[in-house]
Amino acid sequence: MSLPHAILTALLEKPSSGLELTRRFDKSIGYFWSATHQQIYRELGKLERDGAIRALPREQATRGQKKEYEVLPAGRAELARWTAASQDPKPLRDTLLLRLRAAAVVGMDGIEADLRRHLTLHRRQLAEYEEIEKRDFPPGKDAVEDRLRHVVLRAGIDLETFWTQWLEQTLEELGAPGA
Amino acid sequence: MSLPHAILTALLEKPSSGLELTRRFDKSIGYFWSATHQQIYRELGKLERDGAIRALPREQATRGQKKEYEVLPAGRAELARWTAASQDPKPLRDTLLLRLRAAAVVGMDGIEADLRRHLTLHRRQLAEYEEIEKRDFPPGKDAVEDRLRHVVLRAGIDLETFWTQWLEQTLEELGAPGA
DNA sequence: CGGAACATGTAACCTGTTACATGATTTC
DNA sequence: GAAATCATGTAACAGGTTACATGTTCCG
Repeated sequence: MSLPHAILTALLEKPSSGLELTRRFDKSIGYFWSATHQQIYRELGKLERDGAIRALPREQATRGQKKEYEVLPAGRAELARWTAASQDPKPLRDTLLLRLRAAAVVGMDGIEADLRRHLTLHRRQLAEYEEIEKRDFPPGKDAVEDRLRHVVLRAGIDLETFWTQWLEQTLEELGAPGA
Repeated sequence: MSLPHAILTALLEKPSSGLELTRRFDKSIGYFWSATHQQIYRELGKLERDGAIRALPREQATRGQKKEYEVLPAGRAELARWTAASQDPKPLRDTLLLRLRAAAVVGMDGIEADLRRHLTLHRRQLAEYEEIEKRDFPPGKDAVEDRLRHVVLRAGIDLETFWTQWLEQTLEELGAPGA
């Protein structure tokens, strides 16, 4: 039950159409909550039926015609409720770790190359986040909203840092130093 | 498509019944791939139909009667194939980060308490992992299989370390130092 | 006017979650 | 023999993924 809340957050930041939302989910929001356009349209329909959002009035909107949404008071209230509600952290679920555990049983053939590939990808992602940090959070900005967005980005940076370091150590430990 | 492979790995480590698997998923395997007993029984049925595993022969097994499974060659081959195959890392999907982003829009009311609660939970999990490391991986054990299982546990430890540190920094940054 | 890019959707499927059902074995 | 626990399952639903369908606008 998080996608609707992700969408409400995005729409509060800026009213948008389905495709605009999709693009924003491919960028900033998608860094911690990804979604495809099919999910987004499906959810926009539900949110509209539930009275959480409404389509900005324009001439008859048919298929293929842009449709912008904005959040209604009920939607904002629901988002505030959800944000404050206590939630348990989800247990980790990671394929790469599972594959390493499997490799202890069926052998490591072929997995090293993919570890190196992941290292490259995580390094790239880390560099991207650091660019964003430099651009969007220069020292000094410290309104509460900025600090909140900054700690979220920090989580992304620290996580990517963890993965790159862990992959480097793992490759070394398994006798195959990374690129 | 990871649950069947998690089950195959577990069964190769030790042939088991559905309930035994469930218990193991609540412990070691569940640290990086969780599953409920309903998922496990459903998947065991599928794997058996596909010829990847078979029930160890015992007298007629009816409902309520224990049923042990072992992996067949086809299942082992499929696991080896899957382990070696290249897979992309899944994008991050974290509710707590999403809630912080939402808090930048609807306000932080009530979220601080949950951040502190998460900090407690992550500290506890970290302590548990460190216990396991001390018990199962004393210095000196270095067969390849042990090293593989150790790096997986290391990932768990480092991830929990990341979360505790990030939560401490975040609570401080938001003007509310952690417990 | 034809093709690319924009824009919204449908349908089928797979995985995971929640609630419930049922039988077998042990223990008091 | 009743209750607790062990053990295997069914059903309904929610959320995410993949493939496909359809209409609109812009540009050469």
